[in-house]
Amino acid sequence: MKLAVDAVVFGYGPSPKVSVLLVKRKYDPFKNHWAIPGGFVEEEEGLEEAVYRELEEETGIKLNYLEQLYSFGNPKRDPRERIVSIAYFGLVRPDAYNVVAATDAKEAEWHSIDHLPELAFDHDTILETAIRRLRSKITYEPIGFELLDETFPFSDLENLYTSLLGREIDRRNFRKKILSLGMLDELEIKVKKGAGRPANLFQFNKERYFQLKNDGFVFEL
Amino acid sequence: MKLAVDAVVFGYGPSPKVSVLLVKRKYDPFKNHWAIPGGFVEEEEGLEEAVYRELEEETGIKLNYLEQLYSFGNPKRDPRERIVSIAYFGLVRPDAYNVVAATDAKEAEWHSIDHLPELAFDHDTILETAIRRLRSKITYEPIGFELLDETFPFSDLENLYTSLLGREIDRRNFRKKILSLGMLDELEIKVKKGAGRPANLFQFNKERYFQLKNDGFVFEL
DNA sequence: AATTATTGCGTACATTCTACACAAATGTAT
DNA sequence: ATACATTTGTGTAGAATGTACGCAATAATT
Repeated sequence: MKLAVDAVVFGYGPSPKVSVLLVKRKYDPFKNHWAIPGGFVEEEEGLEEAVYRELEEETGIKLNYLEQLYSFGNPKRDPRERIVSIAYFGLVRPDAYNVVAATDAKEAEWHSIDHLPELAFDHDTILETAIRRLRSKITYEPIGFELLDETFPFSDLENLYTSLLGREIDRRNFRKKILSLGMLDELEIKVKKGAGRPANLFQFNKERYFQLKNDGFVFEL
Repeated sequence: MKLAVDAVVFGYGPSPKVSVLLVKRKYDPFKNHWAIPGGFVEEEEGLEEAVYRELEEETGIKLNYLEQLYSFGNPKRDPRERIVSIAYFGLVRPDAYNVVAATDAKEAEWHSIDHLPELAFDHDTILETAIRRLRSKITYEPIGFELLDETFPFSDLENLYTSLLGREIDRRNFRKKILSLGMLDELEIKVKKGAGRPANLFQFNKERYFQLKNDGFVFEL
């Protein structure tokens, strides 16, 4: 019996869509199919350590956030032999897009979660599980910020949420709600992008969030 | 590298306390320490299958609810060799108490989660994770009912929640809230226990819950 | 200078949450 | 039998929160 880790890595962009990092398999089984990056855990290696190593090797990417997702152990999930996989769930900021593009010749690509190709093994199930987790988790933990640049206009956050939740959000109420939580610092910087009034930049204050959390506060939308 | 499963099994009772099923280890390492029941996954066996088998072997208990909790893979968690454990989380109804007592000579016992003994390996961490999960999960999924008898007076449910959440709940508001969700059937049966007005029995209607869930309803306290 | 696009803010109303009081139906002590 | 303690069942007022909007401010575009 072998043990592997797989990592579902989400990014936000380049269009205002959430996408996931996939690699093209070079060998059988499922040669030339897209798959979630991952690999076997080495004997003396921690699980997260293995995730970071495999991601570095296969895609050159560095994660901004990582958490364990679920373990998949169906005896037949790999046609060759019994492989149990512990799946992880990672987030990167938009600048990671260029990193992947720069990683020479590696067959790693971003795919919008709305148009996914066929995947190897049971990776469709894993990815589905990850998407569900991301969708629900952004409503009770402030992980959405990990997908944005360190400073961002409010509209970016709003677009991320509408895109992920798949429904319209009232821009004004959403803003009030988020700001009332008191986890965002408003910067004195404005950005102009195309037409319209310039937007103020905001920054997620992680320390402040942990303070609040310790005081029994719960993030919730 | 070996793969194991461990199962944190919760019950509600016999006193109005949530308790967990532990087994006493017969061999080293951690001989005579209490531990979470579990064991190695066999080559052709599914993960949940392994959980059910081990629980049957070690405690004779049959679960009412089971879900995967988390996987623990610290390379040093077992002093002998590398063992990765996939932990599960199970619930049983009160009648399971007698079952365990009847299972001959096996060293399985219920322990209140408020007074836990020292545990083998990293089982304290696993148990802590499980308790956190149980505490939070009863507020957004109707799994509390899986710890009660099929039919129960409302006060049982209330006591379960106060005990788990560790804070007072207003009895009247709690009742209104739960009943407004429309997942409980009120039976025409009353039970008297000691002093006080006899209580009506209720029953969780699981089908109705799934219907509601499909219509976008979300359980939430 | 008018038009369009985007940001920022406020207000009225509906819904939900919270605190609290009292009646009904039983057992228990005298 | 009567008074009292105990538990269950129901309602109501005010506070807090959520929801649906309207409109001004600041930019690019025509």
